[in-house]
Amino acid sequence: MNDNLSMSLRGRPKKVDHQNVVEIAMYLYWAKGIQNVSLNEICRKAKIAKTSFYREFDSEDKLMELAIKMYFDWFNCLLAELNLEGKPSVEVFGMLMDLILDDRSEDVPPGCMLVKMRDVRGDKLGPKASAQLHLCQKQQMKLIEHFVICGQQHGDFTKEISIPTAVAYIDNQLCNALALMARGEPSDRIKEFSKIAFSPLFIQKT
Amino acid sequence: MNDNLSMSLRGRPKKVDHQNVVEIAMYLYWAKGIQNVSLNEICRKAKIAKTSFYREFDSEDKLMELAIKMYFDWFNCLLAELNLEGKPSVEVFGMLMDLILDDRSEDVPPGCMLVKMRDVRGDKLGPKASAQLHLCQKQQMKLIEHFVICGQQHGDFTKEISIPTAVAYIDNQLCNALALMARGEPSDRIKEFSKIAFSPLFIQKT
DNA sequence: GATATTATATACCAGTTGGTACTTATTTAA
DNA sequence: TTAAATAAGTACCAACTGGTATATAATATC
Repeated sequence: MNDNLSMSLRGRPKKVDHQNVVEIAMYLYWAKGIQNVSLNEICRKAKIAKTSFYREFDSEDKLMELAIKMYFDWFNCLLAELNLEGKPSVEVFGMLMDLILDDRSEDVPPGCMLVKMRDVRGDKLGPKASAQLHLCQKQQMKLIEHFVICGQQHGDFTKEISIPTAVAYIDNQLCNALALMARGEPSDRIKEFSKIAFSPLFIQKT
Repeated sequence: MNDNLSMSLRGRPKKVDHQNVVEIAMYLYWAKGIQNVSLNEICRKAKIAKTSFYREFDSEDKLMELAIKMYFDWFNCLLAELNLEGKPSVEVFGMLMDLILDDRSEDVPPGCMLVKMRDVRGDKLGPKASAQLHLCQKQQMKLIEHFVICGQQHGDFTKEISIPTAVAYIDNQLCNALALMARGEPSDRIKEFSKIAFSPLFIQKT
């Protein structure tokens, strides 16, 4: 229970499990959209009193920041397992799409938490949460850029579209696919779409 | 003031302007997203008491239904003015995109009200509003289907993609463009994207 | 003027939200 | 045993939500 190494020795031992609360918040945000989850609900689900929450985290904004970070770390772990480095472009983006659409354990909500947050009105997110969100999006774009450049060097990615445009386009289409996923569209249908949308980017080797 | 023809002659004359209230609601829903607008706010903006509202409309759900309908009628008017019938596919979908991205009077919110509603959680919309929304989406799809079939007959629209898939793909890309628009993306950028996304659909005549 | 009819305005309902004093419970150190 | 330290729980705050009962104001007919 006392997994916090920096805890003090004196005083009543705490029951609230920091990581567990963040995890519960993350799943709720992910499943329902961040603007549809109240702090009261999180406390109810995590079985802690609101006062306990405010002692552990300094604000709702902070919790959102941590939840976003946790999600992003999880996603990057999955990404790393794919070993995309050095693979041809078609395969890279195909595997990315598969990761998004198929390779999901049963208890993971559909869609992407970060994508769902894109259309949340600014005043609903605190400064910490939106800063974290921006950071994640930037890193995402960097990754896509990396694969675009690799693809161009390999010669299987078109050079008729400028790199920034191609990167933004891919990012947008991935987001779009995730939004469809969240809306309940069948993944076969989404794959058809992305096959069409990505087709102008790749150079088929004959 | 007394523009309602079916009004009774006796009793205190009403001040609430039915159409005006629906219009105000429509703009608020459109600009802020339907889930971010409260009935209280609408009454405040329309300068009517909530009791007056409930006399005129039977529920918030009903108001939403009327607002969606008003929006859809407005959009179809713009569409009719374009005279798309008989034009080549590239032009048809190009003009559609221009309508979405450019030809907007200054006081019209960005993006599409219906698109913004697509990701609203079901429990936020009443039965009447969601029925109206479904109806509008169906009609939208019918329209796109019409232009796809025309394009195939003209020979400038690919036949390598099945009609239902092509229709759904176009609908999705238009929605995507509108979502980007609502998010504040510059329209030049969005046009670049849609040019790429639509390119696999058209057959260039040489 | 009296009365029926209709519209508006005040004040409220129970529920929700994020956030916080204040009391109470549990632990360790002196 | 007592005091210090920390955490948890109760009960509250003001602001908001959709919705309503009731009183009041304004009109037409009689």
